[in-house]
Amino acid sequence: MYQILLNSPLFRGLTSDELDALMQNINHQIRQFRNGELLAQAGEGVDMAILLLQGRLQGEMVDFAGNSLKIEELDPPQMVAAAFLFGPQNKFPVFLSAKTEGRIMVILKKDFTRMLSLEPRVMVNYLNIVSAKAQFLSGKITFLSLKTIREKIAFYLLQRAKQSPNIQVDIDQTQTALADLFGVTRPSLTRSVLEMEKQGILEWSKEKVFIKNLRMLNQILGR
Amino acid sequence: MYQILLNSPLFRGLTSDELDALMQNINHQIRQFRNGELLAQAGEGVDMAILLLQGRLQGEMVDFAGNSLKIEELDPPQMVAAAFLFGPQNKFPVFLSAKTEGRIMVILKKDFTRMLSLEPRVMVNYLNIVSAKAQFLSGKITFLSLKTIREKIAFYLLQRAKQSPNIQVDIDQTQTALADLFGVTRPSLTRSVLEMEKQGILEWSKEKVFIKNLRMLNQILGR
DNA sequence: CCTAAAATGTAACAGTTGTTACAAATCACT
DNA sequence: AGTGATTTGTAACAACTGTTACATTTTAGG
Repeated sequence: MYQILLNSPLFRGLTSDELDALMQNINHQIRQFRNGELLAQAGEGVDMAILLLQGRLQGEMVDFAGNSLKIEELDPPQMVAAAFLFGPQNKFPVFLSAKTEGRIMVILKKDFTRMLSLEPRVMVNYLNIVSAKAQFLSGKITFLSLKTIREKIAFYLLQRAKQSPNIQVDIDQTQTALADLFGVTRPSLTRSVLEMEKQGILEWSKEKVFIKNLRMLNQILGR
Repeated sequence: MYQILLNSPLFRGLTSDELDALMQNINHQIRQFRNGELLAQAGEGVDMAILLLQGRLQGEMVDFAGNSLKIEELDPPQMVAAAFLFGPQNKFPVFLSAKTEGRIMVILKKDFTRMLSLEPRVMVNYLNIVSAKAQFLSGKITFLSLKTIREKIAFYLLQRAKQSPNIQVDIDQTQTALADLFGVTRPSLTRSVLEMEKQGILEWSKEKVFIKNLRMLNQILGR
């Protein structure tokens, strides 16, 4: 009945039978949605868990500035706004709209809470989801705190180089895409890259980077 | 026995007796620490919950750049690195050191997990703590995404004005302090404020701001 | 009321990034 | 191999913030 959910991070580790048994004890509801439908407005209160079963949703960041409004897409089976069901300010952070038609499962907060108590594995899964979100945001902040493009490049390369302690870093992306990821313009990124090449810090060819002077790269980040 | 913990967000809502009964079922340990002691290094794995009972701890952000390394202080009774006990990357995000002598309670992760299952109220409290963290970080990111100082001022004032929909906003802070909060230099902030005054958008006197043109203030954020 | 400290106003200049536009090189495909 | 699309190199200029230094005003305490 709920096979889709077995692959979701929230119910990971449960057998099909266990999930069925659990859901029989928990009030829930299936809702269809149409393409283009607006499921939730930013600022609206969150008083239920929403699990995407089928179709595709998109959340548009509440970007006042408008210029780089980021769109996050959501594929099943996944939970919507997992980090905003609890907490002091449980309001939707985004406008949630449908990109296709599909189905969601809705569980009221009090029933969701009961489910977590009933099944410790689901509780741990949920904790992992929310914590992952917090950790992701935390990492994003350290990155956003970097002021110059040089610093962003250095941070990015060093983080990648750490995983495979190599002088060569595969970035598997064009400079154009990377500029977008960094939130800077492409010519500005190129300018900084060329400057760093001129200074003998690195060599950028195609989608690979050779770090020629690790010391200087670290120095950019203040050691 | 654990009266200090009764005031902690984690055990909110429990009676003294309930807390005592709960802790008798959960393995835990009290540890003393000395002033200046390094309790955890950034990057070190987190496999236990740490509750500060007495004394004061400080976490120093892993700030490569060095220039604006932020220090977060922690007062009892509070949980340390609550959002990093679960999740895929459960490592300390900061260097944790003692500013005074004091005591912490240590609960291994598996015991902590069991505690959450045993007592739904503590589970909900913990979910609120972690979610609050995620929500705080989320808000911080929207703020960090604002590019110009004008935008930061506008966002800050509008957010404050929303709570008490008034033309006058009390900020209870000097420009110097605000500049620090915004992560910009004081002369730059002043420059932007004066510019906005000259344009008839607002009037800044002492620690109060009168919004003279709400439309223009919104326009700065792209409506 | 007076004075030292803190906060605010002001200005010139340097550094970094965005903007725009175009040239050159590379890639992907037929 | 040829060609259209994509990516990268380059440049001039505008916009914004940081830096530094100093003047002026306001605040807090005796």
